[in-house]
Parts: sequence; C-alpha cells; structure tokens
Amino acid sequence: MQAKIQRQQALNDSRRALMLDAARAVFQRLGIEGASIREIAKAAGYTPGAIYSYFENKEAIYGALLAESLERLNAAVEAAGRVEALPFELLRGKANAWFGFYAANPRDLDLGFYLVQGLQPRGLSAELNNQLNDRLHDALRPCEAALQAMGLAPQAALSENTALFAHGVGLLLLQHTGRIRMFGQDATVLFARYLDALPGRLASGASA
Amino acid sequence: MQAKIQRQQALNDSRRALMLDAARAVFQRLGIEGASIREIAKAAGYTPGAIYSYFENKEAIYGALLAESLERLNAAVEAAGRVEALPFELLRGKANAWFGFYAANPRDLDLGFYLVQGLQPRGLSAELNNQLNDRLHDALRPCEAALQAMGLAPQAALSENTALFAHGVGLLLLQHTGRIRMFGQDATVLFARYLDALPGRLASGASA
Amino acid sequence: MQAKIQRQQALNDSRRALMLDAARAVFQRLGIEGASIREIAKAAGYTPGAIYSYFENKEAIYGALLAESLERLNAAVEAAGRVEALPFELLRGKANAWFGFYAANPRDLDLGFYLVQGLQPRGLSAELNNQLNDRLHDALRPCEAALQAMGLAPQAALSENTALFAHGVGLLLLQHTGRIRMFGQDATVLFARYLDALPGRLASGASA
Amino acid sequence: MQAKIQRQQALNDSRRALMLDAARAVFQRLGIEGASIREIAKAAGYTPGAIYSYFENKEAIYGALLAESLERLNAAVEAAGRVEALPFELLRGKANAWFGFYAANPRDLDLGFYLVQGLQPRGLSAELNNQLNDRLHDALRPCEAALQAMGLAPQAALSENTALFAHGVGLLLLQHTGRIRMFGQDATVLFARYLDALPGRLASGASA
DNA sequence: AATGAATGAGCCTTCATTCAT
DNA sequence: CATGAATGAAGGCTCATTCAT
Repeated sequence: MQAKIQRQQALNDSRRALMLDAARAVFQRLGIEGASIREIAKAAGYTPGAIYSYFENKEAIYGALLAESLERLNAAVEAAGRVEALPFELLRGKANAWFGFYAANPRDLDLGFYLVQGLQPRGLSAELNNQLNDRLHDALRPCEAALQAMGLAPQAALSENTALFAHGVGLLLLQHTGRIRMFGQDATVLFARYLDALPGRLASGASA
Repeated sequence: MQAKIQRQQALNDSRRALMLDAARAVFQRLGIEGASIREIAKAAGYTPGAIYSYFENKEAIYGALLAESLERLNAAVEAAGRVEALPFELLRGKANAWFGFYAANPRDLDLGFYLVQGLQPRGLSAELNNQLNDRLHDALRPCEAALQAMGLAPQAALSENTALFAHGVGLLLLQHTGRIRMFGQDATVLFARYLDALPGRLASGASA
Repeated sequence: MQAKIQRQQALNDSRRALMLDAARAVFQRLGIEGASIREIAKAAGYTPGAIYSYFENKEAIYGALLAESLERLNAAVEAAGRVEALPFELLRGKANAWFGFYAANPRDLDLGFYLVQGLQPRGLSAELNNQLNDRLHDALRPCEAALQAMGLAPQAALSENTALFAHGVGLLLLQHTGRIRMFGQDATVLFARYLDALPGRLASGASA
Repeated sequence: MQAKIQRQQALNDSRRALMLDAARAVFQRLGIEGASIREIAKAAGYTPGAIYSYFENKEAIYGALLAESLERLNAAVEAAGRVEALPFELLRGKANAWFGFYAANPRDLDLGFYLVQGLQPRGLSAELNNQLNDRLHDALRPCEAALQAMGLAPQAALSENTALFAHGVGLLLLQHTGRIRMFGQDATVLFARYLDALPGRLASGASA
C-alpha cells in the first residue's frame, strides 16, 4: 500500500513536471500574455481540464514556473567561480553568472517581473512570494560574500551588492526592451565595465 | 466664428484630457493588462463607444498617455539645474530630475516599459514608437552634455550616460517591485551614491 | 411668403438630392453592406445627424436610391429603339436597353434585389414597395408591347416577357457573381442569342 | 475503445449538425445579414462560445451550410431521371431536379448566392470557394451530358447548359422575391415551357 | 437646418474555469 | 486521472440613431 502511494506520488510529480515543461515552452514561444491554459495543455498533451488536477489556477502555474526558474538561476550561480579564487575574481564570476543567466534567458526575467501587474506583485500568495524572494536573494548572496571577502563591512557589502544587482537588472531591461540599441551600446560590455570599475570605487571609499 | 471654433477645440481637448486622466487612473488601479476600454470609459463617465471619438483604438490611448508622460519628464529635466552650474553639479541636477520624476511617478515607468509585451515592444506604430524613443532620449541628453562638459569624449559620455540610466532604472524597478526592501536599501540613497562616485570613476579612467 | 416657401422647398430638394448622390457613390464604392450613415454623411459633406432631417432612417435612403435607379432604368428604356422600327427590332432594342443598363450598373441590380433580406422584401413600406414594383414593370412594358406587335396575344406576350426578363436577370446574376466565368461564357452574348432565337420559338408555337 | 471513439465522433457530428440546423433556421428567419453567432447559438441551445468548438468562425458556418446544401442538390440531381431514358427526357429530368430542389428550398438559393456581399463573392477562402463552385458544376453536368447526347457539340452543349441554368435561376429569383407575382406568372410553368421549346431551338440551329 | 457629442445595443471572438462522465 | 463539453464573463470595436444646442 505504502509503496503504491509512493509510486502514485512519483507519477504525479513527473506529470506535473511535464506540464511545467510545456508551460515553459509556451511562455518561451508566445510570451506571458500569449500563453493560455489551452495552449499549455495542448503542449503537454493534455486537455485543459487536466491542468487543474495539478495546479489550482493559472497564477499557480506561473508561480511554479518562477520557482523553478530561480532554482536554475541558483544552480548557475553555484556552478560559477572557484571558491579558492581571489575575492574579486569570485565576485566577477558570480555576478557574471546571474547576469549571464538572464541575458541568455530573457523570458525568465519577464517571469521574475511579471506577477508584477504593471510591475507590482499580485496573484501569488504572500508566503510563496516570500519564498521566491528568498531564493532570489540566495542567488545573490555569493556576490555579497565575495564583497565582504574583499574587505567590505556587512552593511557596505549589502549596499554594494544591491547596487550591482540594480545595475545589471537595469542593463538587462534596456537590452531586452531594445532601448539600449537607441544608445548604440551593449549590455554585456557595460556590465563588465561596471565590474572592472568596482575595486577603484571601493578603494576611493565611496561606499563607506 | 473663429472664437466658436476655438471654444469647441478647447472643449474637445479637455474631454480628451479627461479620458486620458481616466485611463491613467485605471492603469493605476488595474494595471495595464487589467485596463479595458469599458473600464476606462466608465471611469471617464462615458460609454465605450464615446472613447472612439477621441482615440482610434486602445493602443492609441496608451501611446497618448506615454507621450504625455514623456513631455512631463522632459519638462522636469529642463526645469532642473542651472546652466551656469559646474558640470558635475549640472549632471547631478539633471540626473536627479529624471530619477526623481520616475521615483515620484512609478506608473509612468510602467508605461514607459509597457509597449513591452512580456517586456518587449509591441502595439504602437513604428513611427510613434520612434517618436517616443526620441523624446526619452531628449530627456537624457542634458546628462550626456554635462558628461562631455566634464571632459569626456562623446563616445565615452554616451557610454557613461547609458550606464547611468540603466543604474537608475534598475534601482527604480527594484524599488517599484518592492524587491529593494528585501535588501533593506533605498533607491534614492543608492542613486545618490552612484552619482557621488562618478567623478572618481571617470578620473581613474574606467570608462576610457 | 409663398415664394420663400418655394425657395426653401427647392433648397431642401437639392440637398436631399445631394445626399442621395453621396449615398449612391458610397454604395458604389463600398457595396450595400459596407455603406454606413457616417460614410454617406461624410461623402455628402454633412454630419450623420443631418441625414435624418432628410430621411427617416437608413432603409428610407435605400428606398429613395432604388426609386431613383428605377427612374434611370425607365429613361434608358424609353430612349432605346425607334417606335417606327419593326416590332422585333423594337423588342431587341428595348430588351437590350434594360439588360445593358444592369450590365453596366451592377450595383443597381444589387439595390433592386437588396430589400431583399436573404432575397426577400423587407424594410420598405408595402406602399413604397408597390410603387417600386410598378416602376420596374413600366420599364418592361415596351417589350411586352413589342411582343404583342409581333402578333402575340396579351397573355402570351406577358408570359414571354416574363421569361425574357427572367432569362436576362439570371444571366446578369451569374455574371455579377462571377459564376458565369465557371462556364466560360459571357452574359451579353448569351442574351443576344436568346433574343435571336425568339422569333423561331414564337413561330413554332411554343408559347401558345 | 474503438467503439467509444466512434460513439464520441458520432455525438460530435450530431452536435455539429444540430448547430448547422440551428444556423439554417436562423438564416431562414433573420436572413443572412441578421444571423449572428449569438442568435445561432441561442437557437441551438448553446452559449456563443460553444459554437467555436465546432466551427472556426462565422464564415465557416456559412461554408459548411452551403457545402451541405450542394450535397443535397447533387443527391437530388443524381436521383433524378433514368440513364436509359431518351436524351431529351433525361435532360428534362435532370433540369427539373435542380430547379425543383431550389424551388422547394429557396433559402438554399440565397445561400448559394450569398458569399456574395451585395451579391459578390466574399468571406470564404478561395480554396473552399473553388470546391463549392465545383460541386455546383457537378450538379449541372448531367444536363450538359444530356445535351451532348442530343447531338450538340461540347461547346454548344456548354452554352446551352449555361443558358438553361441562367433561365432557371432567373425564374427562381423572381419567384422567391415575389416579383413574379407582379407578372401573374408561375416559375415552374415557365421553366417547363422553356424546356419544351428547347428541341425546337436546337433544331433551328440557334445555338450553333 | 445642422452639428457634434453621446448612447446603447450589438457584433465576433477568447479564455479561465467547472463538472458530469 | 482525465476528458470533453460547455459556460459566462469579458474583450475591442462598430454603428444607427437621438438630442441639446
């Protein structure tokens, strides 16, 4: 009996994963506005009704997708850089990891800022929202640690890390919306330059 | 006769403005996805059909709203700083002008990044889109001029200005989505710090 | 006073005629389904509301247009053939007159069969409908007279005339809907052939 | 399993047929212009959305209705006359078959000439339109064959068949619109007379 | 007589969601 | 568990018509 339940559970999980994969593919193809339950179900080889055995509603799919996106983000960051590297090189590696992840997967960026009805959280339960925030924070923590290793006090490292994240996100947004073309610039180049300038800034005590 | 036509024109404009106000309010309340012609009409005290005497379609409303927002942005930037100020002070004044504008009017930021289906341009005619892009560029040009006045070559000034804009936008986004609270930071403070550090960065030749 | 009223009446009529001209042009351009009050008003240089000073509603415009079309039809038929011609030549002339009118002005055919919701009379008052029927009949009477002059009894002439009209209308319809192309035939040629064969048919007593 | 799928398929088809029946009834009652998805759905006992599970859009309903009408027409023509009959009797039988079909089902005539915006083809895809044209042609082919069997050359048979079709259609139109009453004539009688006179016409070489 | 503003009913269509089977 | 049918609410938009001015 116990075994049977476990088997069922496993089946269940894998079907849910299947649907999530389908949803991701649909989001990729049609964007968040264009994705419909029908389309996701079709992509997963199910009928629309079946979706509701695995997700309470459309927002829940979105939430699950975002959660999973953040796991991939964390994985990318963890895989980057070597712990024994010089602190600054570690920072560079970790920062480029999250930046590169979003540059390569702009739909994940959409996802992260979706909920975000007109850019403000909605839909998700407060609890889930917190969980997701935490996972995002996790992905950025290695950079913060590296900044501390470079000699910054915890508060200063936090500030610097926030600024770094904001800078990257701003560049990604400009890139993704095509606005950056109007400046004839490239997001990746500018991000690298920001990182290069960081040690100088820190030395000159700006973030003290 | 002349007077009558003028009066009519004025009435017409004010009704259009009324509808635009209503649209802005609805966008504010329901977000861009939630805003419908029916809802906008209701907010303006009209029936849906009436809207179409003043706007060709829904996208046109959005376009008008954005155009008007960009005019206010430009006005804010123009009003800021004194021309006879030191270049760096001028830069600070102009940059704080656009940053402050969006910090105070976060929905205008949404608007600016809407077009943006899943954060990608859509809907507007290419021509209008270009016009709007140009007006955004206009608002940022004074900063670029100031950077040149500080001694940067045109190319370097452009790069630096782009980075500055991205930084501000990133901070505004984090602020607007509440993500910045998760770092316990404040967008305005961090933006000021970025500006303070600029001369140092430039001196150290980072953007060469 | 009297004179003033007459002047007003004349003005009125000419404005009504102007609107009718505009309506005809719009029907020509956009077809019956595509014609809207707005469009007609615009073409006439008026606003929609003004139309209603001259016509009770849209159907009334249609009725007036049809009435006028029938007048033109009658004029065309009257102008055709010479009374002193041989009866058969007269028949040919008159028949080609109405056939040619509709071949050259297919929209007038639409008009004539419109009312005709799914091809059944509607919209017009019974009285107006009768008037219009009478005028159509008037246009066909010369053919009937010619048939009698060719020796047919009144009943036989009526039958033959009806058949002739039906034949022509059938051909015009096939032509106008493009169906005749599927046979690789030409309406005018076939109509001429039908007329040519008429004397033979009559002689062989088919319509006795 | 197989049986289940078949049952489902059958159910599906019958529901589609039900909707088609409803659509036909609505067209009957309100004419083609007056028929709306709402109205059709209501007549079928459904909500508008349900229609779209069975038809892609409104034009598709119209197309299906016409296709089915043409199948019934072909069936009627095929069932008529005996192959071993004298050619002229065969012609009479086949011609009366299509004429009788439309005389008994005038709305099918409307349908056939609808597409026809202001009597001009529209709406249907070119491909479907061609298919439908072909099926109409199929229904008329037996008459053409009979005319050839009566001794006409292919070209002459085609001409004669086209004229025959036009004649019948013209009569049906006059009948259907009530215009024929204004002549005090009967379409069926006149069509029979046209057929009776055919051999004489052919003998006298009119269509040579 | 004409305007111009506005209405209200209607149009086709889409879609998240429910529920009996 | 999944289906498949269906709903109901909503979406953008059009248009004949009315009416105060």
